[in-house]
Amino acid sequence: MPELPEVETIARGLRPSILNKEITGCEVRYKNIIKIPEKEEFKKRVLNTQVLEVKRRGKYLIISLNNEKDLIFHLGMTGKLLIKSGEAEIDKHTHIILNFAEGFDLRFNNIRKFGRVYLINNDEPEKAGGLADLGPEPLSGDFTLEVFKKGFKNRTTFIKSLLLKQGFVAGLGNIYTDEALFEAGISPDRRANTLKNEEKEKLYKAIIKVLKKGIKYCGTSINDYVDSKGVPGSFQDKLKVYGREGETCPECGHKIAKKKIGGRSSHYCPHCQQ
DNA sequence: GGCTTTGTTTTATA
DNA sequence: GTATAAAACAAAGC
Repeated sequence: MPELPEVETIARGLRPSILNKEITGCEVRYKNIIKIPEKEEFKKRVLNTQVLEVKRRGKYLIISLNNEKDLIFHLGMTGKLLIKSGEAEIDKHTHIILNFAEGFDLRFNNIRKFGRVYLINNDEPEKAGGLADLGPEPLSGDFTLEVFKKGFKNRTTFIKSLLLKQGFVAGLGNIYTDEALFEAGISPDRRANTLKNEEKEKLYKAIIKVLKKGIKYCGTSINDYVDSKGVPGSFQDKLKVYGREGETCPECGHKIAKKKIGGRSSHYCPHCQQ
């Protein structure tokens, strides 16, 4: 489940392989994964371009081309971006293949077809799904405690649901929200408007800490996630609550609970998190 | 073959 | 208009 740390790991892995390299071929094997433009237009516009930049914004991976266009991937639940030899066997869930002049491919693989691909002019990000509506980037200078606190204005929803909103903070998914709430000692079913100032500050710090740690361990591989070289991350071994229902809390020894909050499964320690 | 999984979008409601 | 919550949706694996 690629959230911010996973997408960041992929971006870092891709750069040495594709920066300044030329795309010399493009095969679209499943056209519905491309939201904009149509398949033939897509192929025409990526062909014979050069990769200028590889960026990440929230959970979006952005490959800037030298024709003022951005090739944007949202990986959904199971999306992968893999660097493979042009001769490597093609997995049946590979939907887009970009061939590079040096003989390697960048392949977009997506078992459950929940991913999305956009090719847009770089001055119209509003055409790429929710990209233009993302909130502050949590590991950048834009994400200050003041900005974070302002996001609580008029919010009465579950804190868990608020954290998952990409317009509140960009890049958090189910894994890192559960971990951040545990780190902050805040129960996921608290209403956002009931958090005290010091709790908001704890949560603010916890978000940054958990995301940085996720990146340090190259992301969380539970079912599908691997980086651009096919290597899994190791943060799954560091998770304190996510996916650990029934196990004992690493802090207090009580049992970790799991319940649906705002329609999403949430893992937490009912003793440590209030 | 029903259930679960996730992020995002859509729809309905207050 | 705004916020919330629920539902829909993508599809595959078990």
